[in-house]
Amino acid sequence: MLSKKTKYGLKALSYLARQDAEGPTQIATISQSENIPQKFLESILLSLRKSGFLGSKKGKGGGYYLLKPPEEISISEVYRLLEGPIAMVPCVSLNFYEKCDDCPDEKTCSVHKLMIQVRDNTLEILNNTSLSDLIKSDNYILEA
Amino acid sequence: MLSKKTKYGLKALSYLARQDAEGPTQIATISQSENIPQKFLESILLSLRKSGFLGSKKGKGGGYYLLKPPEEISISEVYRLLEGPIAMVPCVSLNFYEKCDDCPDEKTCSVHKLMIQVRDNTLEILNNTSLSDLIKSDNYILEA
DNA sequence: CGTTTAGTCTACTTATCCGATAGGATAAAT
DNA sequence: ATTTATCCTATCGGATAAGTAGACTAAACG
Repeated sequence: MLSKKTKYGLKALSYLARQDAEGPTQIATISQSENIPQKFLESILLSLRKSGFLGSKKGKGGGYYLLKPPEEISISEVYRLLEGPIAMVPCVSLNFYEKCDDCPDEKTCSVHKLMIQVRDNTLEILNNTSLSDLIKSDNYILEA
Repeated sequence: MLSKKTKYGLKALSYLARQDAEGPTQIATISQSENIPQKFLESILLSLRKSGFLGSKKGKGGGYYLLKPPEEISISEVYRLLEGPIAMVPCVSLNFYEKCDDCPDEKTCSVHKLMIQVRDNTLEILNNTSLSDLIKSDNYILEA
C-alpha cells in the first residue's frame, strides 16, 4: 500500500510541475488545492527539499519550486525517498537489501523469485515515468 | 511491503505442493522446515482452509493438504486472501475499491493513472503464476 | 528598524496494525 | 480413555502511519 506521504508528495510535485515557472508556490496553496493537511504537507515538502528535488524561499513571496525540469525527475527516485524500497520484500530490494530471518538460501526460496519479477516490472514503470509524464492527460508508457 | 503472513502462507503452500500426495502434513513439520513460528502458522493455515485452498484432518496422522492441484492455485487469489488488495492505492483496486478522501476526480489524478499501470503489471504476473510455478527451480514467466 | 510572511525544526499524540503468543476446546485415531 | 493434532478466541507489545502543536528562523517591505 502506498502511504499518504508518498501520495501527497507525488501530488504536490505534480502541482508544482503544472505551475511551471510561475515562481515559488506556497505550502498553503498546494495544501488547499490538493486537499492535503497543511502541517503534514510541510514535512513532506521539507524532505523533498533536503533531497534536492525542491528549492524553497522564505518570507513574503516565498514557497517551493522544482529544481529540475519535470522530465528529469524520475518517479522511482521520489518513491524511494518518500516510501522506501520498491521491492515488496527486503531480500529482493536493490537499494534497501536485507536478508530474511527465515530462508537459509534465497536461491531456493519460491517467494523470492516471484518477488523479483514483481520488482522488475514495477521498477520498469517507475524508472521510465517522469514527473512530466504524470501531468499529461494520457500518461501510459506501455500499451494496456 | 509483503506481510510475513502472506510470505509464510506462500511458503507453506509451496511446501505442501512439494509433498504432493504424501497425505496430510502437520503444522509442526511445516513450521520447522520453513522456519515459521508455529502458532502464527496455525492461524494462517486456518484461514487458507476456510477459503478453500486447504483441507485438514484432525487427530493422529492429521494435518493439512492441498484441495486442488498446484497448477490450479493462482497466486493472485492467495495474495488477496492473505495480504488484501494487490493495488497500491484503494482507488485503483478491482476487488477492494475505495474512493480517496482527497481527489475530487480520479480521472484527473496523476497518481491514479500511474498506480493503474503498476496494478496491471503486478496483476499480470500474479494471475499468471500458479503454485506449481512457484516450486519450479526456474519459474520466470516473462523473460528478464 | 520592526512587522508580516512563510518556511524550518522538534516533539508529541493518536490510532491502527503486524507479528506473535496463550490456553483451552474439539475431534480423530488407537 | 488417552494421545495427537487441528480449531478457536483472546490478548499483547511494539512499530509505524497520519496528523498536530508550537516555537524558531529568515526574507521582504514599509
